[in-house]
Amino acid sequence: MPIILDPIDRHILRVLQRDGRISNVDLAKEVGLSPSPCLRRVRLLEEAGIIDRYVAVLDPAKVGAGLTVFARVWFKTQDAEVTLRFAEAVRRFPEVMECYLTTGECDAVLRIVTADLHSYWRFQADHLTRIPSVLSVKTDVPMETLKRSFELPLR
Amino acid sequence: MPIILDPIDRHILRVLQRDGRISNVDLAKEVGLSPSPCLRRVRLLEEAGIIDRYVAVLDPAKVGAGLTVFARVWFKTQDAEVTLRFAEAVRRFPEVMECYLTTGECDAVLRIVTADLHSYWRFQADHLTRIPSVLSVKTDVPMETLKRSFELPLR
DNA sequence: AGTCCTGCGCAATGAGCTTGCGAAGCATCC
DNA sequence: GGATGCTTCGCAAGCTCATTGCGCAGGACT
Repeated sequence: MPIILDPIDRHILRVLQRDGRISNVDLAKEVGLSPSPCLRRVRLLEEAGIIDRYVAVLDPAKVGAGLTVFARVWFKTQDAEVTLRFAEAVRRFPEVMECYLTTGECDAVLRIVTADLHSYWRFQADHLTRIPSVLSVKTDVPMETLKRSFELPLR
Repeated sequence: MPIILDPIDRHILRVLQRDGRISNVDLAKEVGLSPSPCLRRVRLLEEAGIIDRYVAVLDPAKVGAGLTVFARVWFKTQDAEVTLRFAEAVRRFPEVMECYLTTGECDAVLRIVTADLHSYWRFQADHLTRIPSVLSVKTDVPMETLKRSFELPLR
């Protein structure tokens, strides 16, 4: 059932994670195949769902999303109802890029993207803390980041 | 200096964040332009660095990266030396997808991707806690996630 | 050895990218 | 008020690239 990836497949995936818009002929050249079998492999990887989709990655600073904030959230209670309502609520805010419902010290970790610190505090006060499930929020503002979001390790 | 994005540009960016490999003619159709000015706008957005790059998004579960873990890290001391050494050290591990050096309760937040929980604990024991800068690590294992990593909010 | 099967390369067709050019809308300045 | 310059559009031609069908080579199994 799990598709077996040979070295060429992994090579293709590595290249496409770096450049999702490389032409098929260049991709074929890079992995040492002729264009047609290379394209066939890519199609198979797509149909198997191993390649989920292709996206453009924008520069956050240049589209008014220069600040990434981690918010740790504590719920009033920890039942499924409250948790689901929270997950549903954050889905409506485009600022919330990721929501992790955790089993650790806090109940949820949010990665939130806004233009700057001021708009973040406004978002937290106006929207985040007003979600009924939320008891309290603690904020981590990153200073420097390593971003490898788009390249999964292929070993 | 900051490039002004008109509604058509934002429309283009939204579409490309969903589908980075859409053909230019389809993109033009969707935003209500003819192919050539549409392609010209895309090229400008690329040259301005607003579109940073295009990538293929893989399904983590299907490439042996099924588990995402948040690790909060505390340093032994908080001077620049220790911090930089830590940032340098995590860079060598492909499992570390993101590293946020924070100013909040802990000193760093890592997003770590491994195949499963067992490989995570092995990674933490063998590599993470052996970085000289590291005093202690606390782990948040997410149960359910909202993933919007690739679509920045355009308002 | 013969047969099947998988995956390769080649070639032809067609779709899409790319560029140059002329026209239309709009603001500025005599 | 009309002319000029600037911007951005659409059209068309040329050319690259994607896509498909087909034949061939190498390995496995009988």
